[in-house]
Amino acid sequence: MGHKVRASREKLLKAAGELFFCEGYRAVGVDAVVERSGVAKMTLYRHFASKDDLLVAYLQEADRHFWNWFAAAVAPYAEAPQRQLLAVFAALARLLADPSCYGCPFVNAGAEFVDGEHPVHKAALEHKLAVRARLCAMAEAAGAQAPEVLADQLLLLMDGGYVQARLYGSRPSPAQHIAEAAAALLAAQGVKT
Amino acid sequence: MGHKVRASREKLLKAAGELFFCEGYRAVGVDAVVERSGVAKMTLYRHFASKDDLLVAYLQEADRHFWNWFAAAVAPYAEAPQRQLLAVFAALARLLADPSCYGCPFVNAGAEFVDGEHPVHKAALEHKLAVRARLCAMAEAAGAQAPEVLADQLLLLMDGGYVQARLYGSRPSPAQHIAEAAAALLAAQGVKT
DNA sequence: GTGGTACGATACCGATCTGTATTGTACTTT
DNA sequence: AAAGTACAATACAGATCGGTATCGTACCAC
Repeated sequence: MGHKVRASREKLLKAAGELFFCEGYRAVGVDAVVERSGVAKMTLYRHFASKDDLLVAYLQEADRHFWNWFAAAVAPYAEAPQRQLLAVFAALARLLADPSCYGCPFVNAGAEFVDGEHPVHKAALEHKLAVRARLCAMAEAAGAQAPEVLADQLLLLMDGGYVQARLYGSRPSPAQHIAEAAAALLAAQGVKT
Repeated sequence: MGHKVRASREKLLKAAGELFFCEGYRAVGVDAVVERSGVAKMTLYRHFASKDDLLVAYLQEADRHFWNWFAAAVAPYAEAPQRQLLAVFAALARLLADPSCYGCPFVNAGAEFVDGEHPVHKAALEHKLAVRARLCAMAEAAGAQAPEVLADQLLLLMDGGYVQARLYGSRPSPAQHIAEAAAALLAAQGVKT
């Protein structure tokens, strides 16, 4: 055992990711995930205790995916935090310009699961707190006058971009100007670019 | 007739607003709306053809409410568009600091209804387009170098603030720094404040 | 007062939801 | 070769969903 069990699990997570991200969490039933994944329904419940469990597992995967993307965006500018911050928002602008962009799994999760005690809400909040902390550390390294303030402001831009991308579909959204906005906020915080 | 019929309708819209806004659109069933409104279920369907119809009607009401709020925010600074823009984001910061803030009905609607042909999605997009147009007109009147760019950037801040407010519940969210961010974006666009 | 109507109450319909029970089979480990 | 297991397939349970049908009643205009 140990390799076959992963195959079903990953097929389920793949299908869950596509469906939940594109169509919404509550809008997609477990039957749809089962059908798309090609596994049996009982197999889903052997790997995940409930639909909520599957949602949390998907968000954990999305979290890993996000940080991989983030690392790739900042990699070319090691030791130059101000450039790294700009690079994140340049990459984000490219991401959001893709017509097949469905926003941010965590923003969407926050919209659908309002109860702060719900595990899906908690997962979304934790992710955003981690992003906030990371941006804050980069802002501090870049010499921002108030790193926490700058990090918060950048986070507003980021989440606003995700929202707009999901709303606008294929037409050009306000997110196309997100990189210049980030640069302006950096400049206002005394960060030389 | 004409006054009693409105009473039921408005009770329904009030209950719908509270429930849909606080708990989500798909998470709240028509039975919950009926129970909270205190009217009979058939009365709901005599006023609204379907749940989607009720959702759209609620969003129309939320749209009116938004523009009333907007007008009140900018009213003290007529003929001073740059001050009006700042005032909108100052009012927004107050709104988002309220622990009982559940974000933006239209942002939430965009997250839950992804299909661009769905009437709820359309209503959300139309609202955001109207806000964008209004911000653009104000940015132009304020003398921004690129009014459309500034409007888009401000819209990103605004929607990001709504998202964060819904995620953070009662603890201080990144949205507390939204007003300074708006001021920085205005300054970067050559708008004197 | 009489007819029309907006409403409350309740029971109901078919569909869909999450989650389970059952049975048979292919593969893996020892 | 035997035992254990991860799986497919299917049927099903119980709840909830959006929406309807029915009947009784209070109120309204004429």
